[in-house]
Amino acid sequence: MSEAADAARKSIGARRNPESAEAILGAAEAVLSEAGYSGFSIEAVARRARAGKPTIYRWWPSKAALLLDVYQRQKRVDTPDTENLEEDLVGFLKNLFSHWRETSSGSVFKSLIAEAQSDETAAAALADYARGRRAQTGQMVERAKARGEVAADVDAELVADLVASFAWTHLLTNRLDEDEATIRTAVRYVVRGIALA
Amino acid sequence: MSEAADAARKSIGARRNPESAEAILGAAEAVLSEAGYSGFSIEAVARRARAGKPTIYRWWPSKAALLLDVYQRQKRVDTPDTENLEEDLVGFLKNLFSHWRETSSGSVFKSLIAEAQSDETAAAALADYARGRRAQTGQMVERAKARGEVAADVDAELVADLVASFAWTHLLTNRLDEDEATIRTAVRYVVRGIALA
Amino acid sequence: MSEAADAARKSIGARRNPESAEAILGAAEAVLSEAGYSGFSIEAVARRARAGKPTIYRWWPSKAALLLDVYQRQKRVDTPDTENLEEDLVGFLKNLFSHWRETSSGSVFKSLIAEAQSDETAAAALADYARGRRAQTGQMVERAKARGEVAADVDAELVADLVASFAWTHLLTNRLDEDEATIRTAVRYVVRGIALA
Amino acid sequence: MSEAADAARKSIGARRNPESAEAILGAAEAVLSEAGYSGFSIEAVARRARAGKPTIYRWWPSKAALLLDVYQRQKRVDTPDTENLEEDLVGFLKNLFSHWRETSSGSVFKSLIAEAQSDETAAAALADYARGRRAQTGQMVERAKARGEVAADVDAELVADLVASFAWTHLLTNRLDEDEATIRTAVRYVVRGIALA
DNA sequence: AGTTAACCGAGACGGTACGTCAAGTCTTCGC
DNA sequence: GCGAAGACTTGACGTACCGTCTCGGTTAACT
Repeated sequence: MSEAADAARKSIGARRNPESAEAILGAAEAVLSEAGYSGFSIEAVARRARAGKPTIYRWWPSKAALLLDVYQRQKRVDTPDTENLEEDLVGFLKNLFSHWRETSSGSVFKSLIAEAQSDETAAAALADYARGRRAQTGQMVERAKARGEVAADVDAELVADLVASFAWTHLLTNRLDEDEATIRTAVRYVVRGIALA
Repeated sequence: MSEAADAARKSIGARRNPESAEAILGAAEAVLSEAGYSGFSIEAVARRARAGKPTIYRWWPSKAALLLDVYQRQKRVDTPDTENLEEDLVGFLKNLFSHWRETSSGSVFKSLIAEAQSDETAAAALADYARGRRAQTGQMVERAKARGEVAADVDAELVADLVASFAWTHLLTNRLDEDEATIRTAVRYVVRGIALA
Repeated sequence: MSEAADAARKSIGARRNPESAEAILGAAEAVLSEAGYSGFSIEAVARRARAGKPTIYRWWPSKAALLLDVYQRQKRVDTPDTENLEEDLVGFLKNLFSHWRETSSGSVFKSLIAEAQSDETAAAALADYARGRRAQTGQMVERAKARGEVAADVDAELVADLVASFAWTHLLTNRLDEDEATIRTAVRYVVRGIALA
Repeated sequence: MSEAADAARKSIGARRNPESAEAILGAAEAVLSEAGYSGFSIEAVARRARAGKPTIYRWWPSKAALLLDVYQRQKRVDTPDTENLEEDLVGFLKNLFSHWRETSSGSVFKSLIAEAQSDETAAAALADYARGRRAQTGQMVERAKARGEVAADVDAELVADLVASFAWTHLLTNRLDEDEATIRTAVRYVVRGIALA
């Protein structure tokens, strides 16, 4: 897609060159999807983007920061609203799995998790991100509470945590091809467990 | 514990020297728990074990293989049997969390997961291992089925998957200090969801 | 002499650091004269010069290239001009022998010859160098021709070859302590052989 | 030629197994002529000879000793006797050059010289060998003295040194293809220089 | 005749060096 | 005055040999 420009980019004076930033993020994504996490290095990204390493380091202090930006630049999976919690959660997981499978997002996110195991700041950023996602996912449960599908004292974020954990683990162990029936069964176990009366 | 012997180890003939193997695994564990995954290099392990790098590469073709051996050398968490599924699962998770927290196992396993994201063989080994653990954990559910606590058509491994995913994710995001109440609540959501009638 | 600077050298921007080059050549010379050819390794030079191996490899593709540079950095022996061929050649050999004996040049040149036996590029470089030296040495003979000391059809380079061969062989077999009388006798055999009438 | 036997050699009791010695020397020669000095390692020889490394080290304390044995096992170039010094020396050099060119002797001898630059014992052995060869070559000059071709006070070994140096240098700089005319010219310069009256 | 001793192949051992790759820092030059 | 770019030091990578060691087995020579 947004490959490196043919001609060498020059400085545009004393301010950030948005072409460079774009080229770097694009190159990072491309490198990641072509060579995987093991081939993902600042050097490789710089080569691919026809940029100097310091240019990358100036704007992204670590590999983790770059990964995070790449991940966040990609379209988000949104949470469905079908007026039924089971359908919402199954839909969400199906969308998430296929999004991870079919775009480079899966690779990017896996890499981010891996990176977080050796980089403190990546760990913090990932924790923040995950917290936010749990809150967002939890809203599906909150809506179900409001509809009376689910007991009022249910910890929505904890439910979101269960669901997200299931997704993460499948991503990390290359099981994104799980069929819908299995996903639905897993979701149902949880939804029944929190259902009202 | 089993640090490198004071005197230099020599060859014991044309066969593997178990002292060296032991020293290397011990050194790997020590390096990992002291310097973390980011400081874990074959060089560092060799230095620590007073072993030559080729000796390590002879027996462990990759960092992943070494990590796997280190993890498997450590004592396992076993699955309780309290005649009650909720207690079994809560006990299992509590044991697992404290084992991961209090020994170096947590670091080792996190590192293994991270490594699996860049190493194909590590990924396969990890997948195998996880499959085995799901089966083992699933037996708690099977026993509950036999006792009539749980519906007969429940997919025991899927339940184990949910539980293990919860554990993995907490490990990977440094949330092993989750209190018992939260763990119990999460377990209860699932156990209720599969309870008979 | 020009040892590595006390403080660590830093980059001086996107161009070759002459201090590093100097430190590396100096270190190479020092290592060679202290540990000999057998102790001469890129690693040792890098350690001594407080330089990174990649810095050495960036500028000298092989051990041979480094050796050649070290040799050429050293002061040259020049060819005397005494209006008498025998004196010229004896003087040249005496100077050369004492130069090889008293500086590290001898070691360096021996190493270069040794290296050329296992390195193609070193062999080529050495051949080039030797050809150049023969031409230069041959000028002493050409001058003698012009003076009428020597027959006009004498192959000056071949004479230079004989003289240089004598020197090389003495260097390679540690016979640089040959006394002047012997050198003079050897030279005289050749000079008489090409004398006019 | 005498390649390794098909079946594994066994010990023949508490004494040196000549089959092994033969196989090792043969393998050394083969490795040298196929891979050159740079590929010549004790490991490679052991592999090729299907021998254990200690068997080699037991009988040859260094690479140099092995090289020397290999060289001495090969047929020698002998000194012609044509009743004419120029013809003798030209014949000798022609034979030597073609022997070095057409058998592996050239490689072997070059390697030996190279090895002598980093190995003290090889240097000593080579010096001894060279001294012996000078004496032998000098006999051609002695015979010429006896015939009255050459002045009585000529230093025969020094003449031999000049001739041998010429040969060594051509070997070391890959100039063994020198044509006969050039060889003859060089020889003539020296022979004339020592001729009687 | 039984024991001993040295040889044999094999291959693991702790090391050193190889040549390469990437990390993160630094400085100069161009816009 | 900032951005771009490449050189810098550092350190790890995985491999090849080094020379030493111990093994299990074999055979000849010495009790």
